[in-house]
Amino acid sequence: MSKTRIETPDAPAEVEGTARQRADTGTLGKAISVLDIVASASEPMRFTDILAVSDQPRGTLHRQLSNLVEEGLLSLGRDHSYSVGLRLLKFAAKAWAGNQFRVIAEPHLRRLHELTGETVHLGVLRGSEVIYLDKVEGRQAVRMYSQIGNASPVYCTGVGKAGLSALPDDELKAVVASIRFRRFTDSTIVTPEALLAEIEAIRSSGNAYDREEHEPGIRCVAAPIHSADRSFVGGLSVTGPAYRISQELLESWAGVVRDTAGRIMEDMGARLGPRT
Amino acid sequence: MSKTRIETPDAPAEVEGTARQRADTGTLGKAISVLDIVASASEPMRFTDILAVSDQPRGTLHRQLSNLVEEGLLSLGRDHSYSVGLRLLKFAAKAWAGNQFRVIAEPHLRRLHELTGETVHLGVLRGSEVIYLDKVEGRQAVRMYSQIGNASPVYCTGVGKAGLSALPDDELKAVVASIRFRRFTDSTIVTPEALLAEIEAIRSSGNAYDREEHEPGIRCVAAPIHSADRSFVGGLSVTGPAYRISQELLESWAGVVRDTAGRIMEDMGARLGPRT
DNA sequence: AAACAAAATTCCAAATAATGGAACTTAATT
DNA sequence: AATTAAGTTCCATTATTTGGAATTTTGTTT
Repeated sequence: MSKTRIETPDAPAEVEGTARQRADTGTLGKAISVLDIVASASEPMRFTDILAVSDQPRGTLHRQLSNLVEEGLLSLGRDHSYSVGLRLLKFAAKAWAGNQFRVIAEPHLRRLHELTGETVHLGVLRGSEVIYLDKVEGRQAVRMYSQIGNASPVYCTGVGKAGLSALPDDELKAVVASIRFRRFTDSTIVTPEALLAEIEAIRSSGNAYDREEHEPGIRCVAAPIHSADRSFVGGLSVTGPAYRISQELLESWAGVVRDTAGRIMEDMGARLGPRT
Repeated sequence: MSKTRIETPDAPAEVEGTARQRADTGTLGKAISVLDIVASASEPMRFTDILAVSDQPRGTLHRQLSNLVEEGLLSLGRDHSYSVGLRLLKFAAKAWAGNQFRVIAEPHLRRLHELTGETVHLGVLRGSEVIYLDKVEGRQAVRMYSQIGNASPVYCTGVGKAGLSALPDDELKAVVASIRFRRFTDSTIVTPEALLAEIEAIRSSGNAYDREEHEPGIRCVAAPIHSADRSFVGGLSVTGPAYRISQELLESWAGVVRDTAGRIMEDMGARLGPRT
């Protein structure tokens, strides 16, 4: 049975704007699902808040939360609000450092940054979200890691749309059907039809654009990346402020972004293909 | 029942040098315990490797691993090796961004960095490990986040020993008893007695030192930090290379490190004490 | 290329842990 | 002080995990 299918398009109220993954298979799945609710919320949730969006009975949910707290995956504040636990930092540090795709892509991201002078992102598709895996930017002492691990909707980011364009049709349709669209700016794509049309355009041109669809004043060009067996599907992008980056300039980078994506895929094939 | 107690000092072979947390309570606990094994390993583990260190029967372990993979907490390479899954990045990004202690401490860390010119760390105790929560360093374009989330042994780091000194005696004894000592350098503390003596010294002076006990050529001064209710116990440190930082220079910073720790604790009391 | 060995995966009756409705306790509000 | 809402505990029922052994797949040797 395919595990990449989606269900219950009539899911209950969402925490944020992002569709929630449904995979309540087994005890672990339910627990992680609860963890995800807390992690997706924009502000701290208390027991009743979680009860409202999770479809679990009181007693059950309470025990699940207690277990998560006991394991350090959640922490319970004195005001009864739950927040994501610090134990996850350790796991994530390992996930990041050990990720082969990131390691392979890194030098290419760096080169692309030198070529364009703008911020370069690497992201991976995860359901209807894109998770940022790496970021290379200028000297700005911005706290870089603040972006890494951030989850954004697929349908309004360059990396997200690029990734979608690399999916086989059935998976694409499944993902698109699971999206709960939310308008972020005037240009945000808010219908499945428009999104599918856009994906078609990306497939023929090889590039995706974010035309201030997620944040006003922010634009990017992106290109899809996927491993041979599609265990990794994502993309990379060059992002910049609209006042500095015209649509023309952005389009002039399209080729080099595609090329970089191509080289990363070559490296993946070379380093991951012949089994280690 | 106290949940901060440790058990089975005669635990089976460890993955690395760090003692493994034991809290196999419930299905979730066992699953996370397996996740922790993979996350603590220095190199990718295959099924049999994990089977050897987990005390689970084949069938059970296999299903647990499958569940973790299904949830995106682990990923299974084509060479049958398990690695930590990218889904954890999203959770960790939230845990980091939303952590109140980190947010409160941040400006203080910055100031301490400006005062000393050396790298400043903030870490939190988690069992017998210290997890780094934040890091402020110079202009070096070092990938900062490579350090954040990293777990190190309590007994050979400044932050770790500082944190230990802030624990009540019973908890301290419990943690120390759970440590599986491993020698990293000539100066590494390798006995419970020596460690307890050192903690006593830290308690009276207010400062902990790492005298090249974890990595040769790396020294630091640290001071303990804890929230009023001890839900947060950790420390902060100023770290530098031995060739540049003499023990005397390090000791000259002891006062300002203590003061910074004190101010952070004041802020915590002010901002977290009166319930939000 | 066939045979062998080792590792990974599947199976299912028995054992165990999760479930969920309702009762209860604690905190917040009038 | 009384009232209401939020959070927590309880326990017989139900569903899930367990784990030993059999099976399949993968990798190595002849």
